[in-house]
Amino acid sequence: MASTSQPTPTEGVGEGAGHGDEEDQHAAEAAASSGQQLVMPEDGYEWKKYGQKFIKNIQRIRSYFRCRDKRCGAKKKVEWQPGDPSLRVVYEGAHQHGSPSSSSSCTGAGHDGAANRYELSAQYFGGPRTQ
DNA sequence: GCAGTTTGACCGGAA
DNA sequence: TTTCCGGTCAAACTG
Repeated sequence: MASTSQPTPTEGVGEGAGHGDEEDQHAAEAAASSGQQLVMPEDGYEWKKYGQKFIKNIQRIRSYFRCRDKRCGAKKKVEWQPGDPSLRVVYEGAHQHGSPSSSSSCTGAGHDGAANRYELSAQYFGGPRTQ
């Protein structure tokens, strides 16, 4: 299940994301652990990354994502620790629209939701962006 | 030429 | 009142 697009109920994403202030991505951790590569877990929605910061308070890197739908105020924060494949996803707000994956059918996710596939590890562990 | 992503700087709030 | 941290926006670069 490393690259599945099956949103686990634990994610609390979608309709239930309304109160998902803090959701642990155990699935992501497992996937990341097995893959050794940090890939943002898909939740059926398309996200746009608008920022990233190292939170010294928790000694972790936090990435900020917003739903690509302007009318949707859903936000997502992904935290991970350098050297540790464990990912923590925190959802804020609820989506005011249906999941795009449903409209695009199964194939829609298309590329397995390539739009949601952010290689977080590559951003820190020296991925393709090695300048 | 367009879309998306990444990095840095700035602003606001809390301690 | 000052300092620090968190969060967001804009500009630039790459694919």
